[in-house]
Amino acid sequence: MPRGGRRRRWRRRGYSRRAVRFLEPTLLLGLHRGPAHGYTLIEQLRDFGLADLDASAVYRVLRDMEDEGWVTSSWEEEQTQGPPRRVYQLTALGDEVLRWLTQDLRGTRSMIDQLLTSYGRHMQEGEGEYH
Amino acid sequence: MPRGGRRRRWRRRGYSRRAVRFLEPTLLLGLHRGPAHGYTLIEQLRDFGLADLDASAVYRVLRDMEDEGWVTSSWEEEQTQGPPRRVYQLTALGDEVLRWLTQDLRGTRSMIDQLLTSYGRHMQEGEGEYH
DNA sequence: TTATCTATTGACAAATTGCATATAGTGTGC
DNA sequence: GCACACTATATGCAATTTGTCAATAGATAA
Repeated sequence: MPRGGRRRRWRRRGYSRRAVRFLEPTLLLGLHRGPAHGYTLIEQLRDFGLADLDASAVYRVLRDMEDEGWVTSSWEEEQTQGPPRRVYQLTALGDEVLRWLTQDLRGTRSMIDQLLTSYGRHMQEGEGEYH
Repeated sequence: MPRGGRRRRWRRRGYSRRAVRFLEPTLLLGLHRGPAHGYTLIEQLRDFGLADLDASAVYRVLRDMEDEGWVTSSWEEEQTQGPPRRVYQLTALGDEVLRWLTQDLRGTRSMIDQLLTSYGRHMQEGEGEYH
């Protein structure tokens, strides 16, 4: 059997993988400012460069975070211009998680810094096969 | 059926998700310095904080990158202290991809910066539910 | 009543990941 | 000559995660 039959790799779908990874910290940060409902949070995501991601993905993360106890939710009593909205609120645990996630982000950033520095230095030195 | 039956969320397994995400740029950067075989690359990963990840994950990514044409590989002719080793080498396409990936990393970093800044500012101002 | 905007949820295929295990050459001590 | 450790790479598969689409549904305007 020739090597030709290897599995094909993901032809990157839709939006950047980056987006999803930052969903949790970004949403928690949004809720850190006070209770909010999903639809509003989704709009706020744009400010953080997280546009174009499917709304259902966001709602899913919100429900998941509720399962984890990071947020609580309840149906909004007052009527608005649409169907009832679910209002999310950060819990004390969620606040702790947010703090932890920001620490993790710092770690991620320093890893990126190291990579970029190493790449830049190597480019300057003019070593390697390609430049 | 009460709401209790919602799917349970991943109890984070083994090593950090972060590690895997940086595998491609890190490996390409390693190969940017010259041809190398998987085993050596795995050891180099430690320098970038990517320790403790399963070797098979690394080999899999290497094969996948070969499928994409980012690297080529061949069996090393000279005998060493072990079974034959596969030597990977960066292609011109791979070099381009590396450049693109570093750009992407810059984008990721600035997103992180924005998040951390926003969080820090909010903490200082003392607004929100939790501090 | 149809269309449109607001809001949330569900279902499913496809992709990715973690882990365990297979294979195999080389050197060491016994 | 063989049990063992170390070097080196590959494979299989279940569980998890992701992307996409469609379903549901209230309000409002034309």
